[in-house]
Amino acid sequence: MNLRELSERLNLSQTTVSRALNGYPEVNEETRKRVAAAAAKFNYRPNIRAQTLATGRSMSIGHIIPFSKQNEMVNIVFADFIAGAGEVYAQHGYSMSLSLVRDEDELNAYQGVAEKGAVDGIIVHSPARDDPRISFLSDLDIPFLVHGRASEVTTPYSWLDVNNKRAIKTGTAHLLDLDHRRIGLINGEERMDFAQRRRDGYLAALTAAGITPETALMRSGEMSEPHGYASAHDMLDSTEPPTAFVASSIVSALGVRRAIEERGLVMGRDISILCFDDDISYLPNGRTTPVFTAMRSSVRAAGRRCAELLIDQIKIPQQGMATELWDAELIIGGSTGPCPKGR
Amino acid sequence: MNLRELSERLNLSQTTVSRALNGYPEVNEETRKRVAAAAAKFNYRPNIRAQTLATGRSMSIGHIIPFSKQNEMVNIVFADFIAGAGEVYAQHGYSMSLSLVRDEDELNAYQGVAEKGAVDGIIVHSPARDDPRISFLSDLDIPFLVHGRASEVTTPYSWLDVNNKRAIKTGTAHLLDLDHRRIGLINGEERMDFAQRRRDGYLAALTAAGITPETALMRSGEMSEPHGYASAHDMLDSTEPPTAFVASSIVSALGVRRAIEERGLVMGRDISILCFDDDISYLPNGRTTPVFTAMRSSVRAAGRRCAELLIDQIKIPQQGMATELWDAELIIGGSTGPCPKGR
DNA sequence: TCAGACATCCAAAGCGCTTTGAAGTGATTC
DNA sequence: GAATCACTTCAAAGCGCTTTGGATGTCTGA
Repeated sequence: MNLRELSERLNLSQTTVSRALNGYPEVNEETRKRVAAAAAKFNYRPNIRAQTLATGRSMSIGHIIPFSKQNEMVNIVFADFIAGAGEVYAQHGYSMSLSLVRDEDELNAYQGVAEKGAVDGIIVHSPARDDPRISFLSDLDIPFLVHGRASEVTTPYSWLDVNNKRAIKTGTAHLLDLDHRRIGLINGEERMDFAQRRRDGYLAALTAAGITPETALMRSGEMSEPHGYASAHDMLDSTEPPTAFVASSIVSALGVRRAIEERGLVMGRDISILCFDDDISYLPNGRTTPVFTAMRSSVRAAGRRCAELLIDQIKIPQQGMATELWDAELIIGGSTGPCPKGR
Repeated sequence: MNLRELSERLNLSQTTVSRALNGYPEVNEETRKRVAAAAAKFNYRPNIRAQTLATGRSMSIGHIIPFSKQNEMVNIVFADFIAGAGEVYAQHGYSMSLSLVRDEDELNAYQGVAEKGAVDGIIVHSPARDDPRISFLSDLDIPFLVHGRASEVTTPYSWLDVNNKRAIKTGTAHLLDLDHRRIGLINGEERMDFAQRRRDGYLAALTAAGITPETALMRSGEMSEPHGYASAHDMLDSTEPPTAFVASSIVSALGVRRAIEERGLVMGRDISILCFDDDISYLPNGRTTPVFTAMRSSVRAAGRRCAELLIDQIKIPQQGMATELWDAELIIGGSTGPCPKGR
C-alpha cells in the first residue's frame, strides 16, 4: 500500500493525502479524518526511502566506530554513551546509524556516509590529538559534533568534553593531600586526546607539589581489567612501589584492585585507588557508599547532551559552533586513605 | 555533483555512467576508466537515498532496543554483540541502524522501521518467553533473526541461541561434584527467555542430585554488579548460607565476589562462584588463568554469526529458517573449590 | 554479401514520496 | 453584479538514482 493507491481509494490527490497525513493546515478537518481512517485501515506507512529522497533529510545520525585496534571503541563506556544519545534521538524522531570500519578505511567511511546523504549529522568518538577526521568532516560540510576534543586541530568545530586535565589534577591532588608521594598512573592510550589531558593533569598536580614524575610510575594502554591488573602488578613488584594509583577508568580500577587484594593488601588502607568514573549503568560505583574514590562525570548524560547539541545544529545550521566543557566531580569512596606511615 | 552532472561532463548517458561505476559488463573498458577518473576528480558519490529508493534495498540492518526498564539492553553484553555484528555488516557493505524506543512503543517501532523500508532486516534482542515481537515481525514479512529464543512462541522463526539450560545444568553439576549442596542462584530477569532456561538448568541439576530447591537461594534481577552484591549479601546473611553461587553474568559475579571478600572470606576456598561468561572483551575472565570458573560462550562471536545468518536470509529469501544452538564451554578457574568440610 | 552475434551506448520509465503553483469553490464585500 | 477572499483541492515537477528495452555500429561466418 503506497500513497498513490491510498489516494486512489480515497478519491483524493496524493498531495492532499500527503498533507493530511503530515499535518499541514490547508486540508479540511473532515478530509483529514477520512484520510487518517483509511491510512489506519489499510495499514499505510510512508516509505521512508522515498521520504528521505524527497525531503533531503535522512532523519538519522551517524556514528562511525573504528574497530581494528583492540576494540578501542565498542566498549562499556561507548554503550552508555549511545544509550544516552539514543534516548534523545528517539525523542526527536531520529535513528542512529552505526558503522564499524577498519581504521584505515575510516576517512572513506565518513566521506561515504556523509556525502551520500545517509545521515544528517555525525558524532565523532574519542578523537586523537591531531585527528584527521575533524578537518575532513569540516570540508564535507555536514553537521558534526566531537565527543572530546582534538588539541592539535585548529579548525573550529563543535564539541563536548569533560575537563579531563582538571579532573585528574584534582584527583591526584586529593591523593597528595593524603600524603601519598609515589602515585602510579594507569592511563588510557595516550594517542587519544582525553588520555593526554589526563596525563597532563596528573603531571600538573605532581609538579605543583614539587614531585618529579617517574616514567616507571606511568602506564598507558587499553582501559580493560587485565591491563589495570598487569600495570598495578608490575608497579607493586618494583623496588619502590607506589602507595596510590590513579586509574583512568573504573574497569581498569577493578584490575588494580585485584592486583592489590591478590597480595593480601587492603584497598584504602595499604594502597589507595582513585579512578575516573564514567558512571556506567552496569558498573556503578555506588551512590550512597562509593567503592572507589573517583572523579565522576556521567557518559550517558554526555551522550544525551551531544545528541541535543547536534540536533540543534542540524535544525538551525546557521548558528555557530557549540562547545561545552564539563567538570567532573570528586566522589569520596572507600578506596583511598592516608598514606601509611614510613612509606 | 550528481549523476546527471557527471554524465553531462563526460558526454555520456546516466545509464552508462551508472553502469560503469557499478561494474556492469556492458561498458567499454576505456569508457569505464574515463568515468572512474572523472568520478574521482569531481569527488562524486552516488546519493544513497536515491540509490536505496531505486534499488529497493536500504543496505542496513535494524536493531531495536527497548530502554525504559532499567537499561535492560544497552549493556556491556550488548556492546560486544553489536561489535561482532558490526564487523560482519561492514564486510558486506551494510550499516547498522539502532533505534532506542520506550517499551510500550516497541511494536510500533518495529512496524515503522520495517514497513517503511528503512532496513532490510532486523535482529531481535533478548526475547521474552512469549515475545510479541516475533509474530509481529513474521506478519510484516521482513527478514529477521532472534538472538535467543522465545519458548512460548509457536510460529517458526530464525534464531541463534546458547544452550542456556544445558550450560547452567553443567555448571551447577560441577559445583555438586565438588560436594556443594547449598548453591545460590543469581539469575537475570526471569521474564527473559534465557534466564528462565538458566533457571531450568539449575533446577534440573539439583533435582538430578536429589536436592530440593529453595526459593531463598534463588534471586533474579538486573545483571549488574550491585544486584550481584546485594543478592549474595542477603544470602550470606541467612542462617543457612550457601557455600556456592551460580551467577548469570560475569558482572553480577563481580558483585558476588565483593560480598564474599567484604566479610573476609576467600573465593574458591570458603565460597565458590561459577558464572556465565559472555567472553566480553573489556571484562575478560582470563585465557590462561581464568579468575572465575565459568560456562563460556562468546557473545561477540554470536553477534558475528547472527549477522551472517541474517544477511544470508536477506540475500536468499527463499531458503528456510536458520537455527543454531551453541554449547557453552566449562572453564575451570580459581573461583571454585571443594565444599569446606562440615558445611 | 548478408544475417546474426556481439559490444556499446542511450532514452525514458520507474522507485514513492514532497512541494510548488494553480485552479475550483462558495462566501463575502463593495 | 463584479471583485475579492479564504478555503480546499489538484496536476505535475521534482529528489537522484537504477534498469528496461531498444538503437547503433562492428564483427563474424557461411
